[in-house]
Amino acid sequence: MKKLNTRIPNTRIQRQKRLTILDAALEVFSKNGFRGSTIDQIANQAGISKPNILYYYSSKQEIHKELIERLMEKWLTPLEALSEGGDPISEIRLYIKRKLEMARDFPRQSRLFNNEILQGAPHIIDLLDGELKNLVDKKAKIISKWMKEGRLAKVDPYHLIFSIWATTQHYADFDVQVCAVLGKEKAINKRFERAQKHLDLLFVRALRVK
Amino acid sequence: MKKLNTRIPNTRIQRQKRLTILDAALEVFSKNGFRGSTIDQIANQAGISKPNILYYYSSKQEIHKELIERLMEKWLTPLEALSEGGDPISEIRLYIKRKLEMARDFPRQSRLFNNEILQGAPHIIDLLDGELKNLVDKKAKIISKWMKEGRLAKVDPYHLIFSIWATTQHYADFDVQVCAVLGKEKAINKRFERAQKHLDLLFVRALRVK
DNA sequence: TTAATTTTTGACCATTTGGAAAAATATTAA
DNA sequence: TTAATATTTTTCCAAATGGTCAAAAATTAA
Repeated sequence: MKKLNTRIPNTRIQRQKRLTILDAALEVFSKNGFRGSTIDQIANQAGISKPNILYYYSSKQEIHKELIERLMEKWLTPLEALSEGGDPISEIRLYIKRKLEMARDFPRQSRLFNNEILQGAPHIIDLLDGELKNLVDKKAKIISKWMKEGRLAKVDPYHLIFSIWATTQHYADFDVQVCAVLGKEKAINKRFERAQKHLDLLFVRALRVK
Repeated sequence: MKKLNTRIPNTRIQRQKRLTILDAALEVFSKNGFRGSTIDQIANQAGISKPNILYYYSSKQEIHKELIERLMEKWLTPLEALSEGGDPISEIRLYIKRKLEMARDFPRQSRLFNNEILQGAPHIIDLLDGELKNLVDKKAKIISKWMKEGRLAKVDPYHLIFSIWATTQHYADFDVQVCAVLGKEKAINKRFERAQKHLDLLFVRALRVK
């Protein structure tokens, strides 16, 4: 009955339990948003009792916080991988591909992020202003350089990145709408395959130097 | 103390009051989502008491429903305007422009819509499967025709539409992130002006026949 | 084995929230 | 004016929800 006060899980069992809770919470939060989710729902989803959840996390907020923190790490990886060394077009294509794969493989995280931004990003505004801005500034500089060297058609590098974010995340966040418009027949793999081809074509056409 | 049961407001006063409530509700819902919003918040925002809200709308649901209904009407207008008669490139450019203007002028509606979709579109799934799909099918056909006639470079028309939706709505829904990345300095008009130029360039490059 | 410790849960509490009832106030019709 | 009607608010309630507590159960240490 003593509360866990360690931040870092000790035993394998504890770590496992926390992961179970986080996964359940991701499921629930991504579907209903923070305020729309209840600890009961999370407990239900995780298959354990509500007080047991509060044994591992001291509040609903804390679960959400850890979820968001883990998310951001994963979220920035693809852009971090964009490197000056490679071929510009290939680098951008790869970035788009990676981003779209994340939308396909981690739609819940994508929606969680979308939700957080919609609410005004209360928990990560510092991260956006700091780490994210820095990263984008750095990569925008690389892209600008490529353009100046004539290896990439000129567009605003910041808005280019926005466009890539928007188009790829759309397939996770607006999945319901995409499915409705395309009709039921399209399987998820087929859908993302087409999206992949489309976005590749779209951006390559816009960025290839003629 | 008798409840209003008419759907259509009668007097000018009533209509005005309902509009006030709807506007307040839009403000609150778009910020916190349906479950995250309380009637009290709406009442506060509208500057009237909670029961007075329930005098004009019988439940929180009903307010939300009317909001969504009004939204959808407005939301489909730009795509409806895309007409076979005009010059393909001009038509697409105009559509993008209109869509972006909506993101600029009606960001709350955009976020409300985003929220609704994120939750799985419980209130408008029928509309998406029906009216929206029909409309998109129709316009996709026009776009396809243009492509076959060689007046537009070939891309998947459905995914093209998705890309336009995604990129334009991004500036409303992810405004916090956009502002963070661009830094505080950019005024809203400047921001949208650049976005406008960028998207115009991006899609024209991708769609113009070489 | 028994004692100590950790984990889990049932019962409970305080607050919030959607909504109802009815009284009070304002407005309109006579 | 007065009576009828429409509007607004004060008061209240029942359900939902975040979180506590102590006891039960399981696990580990001796």
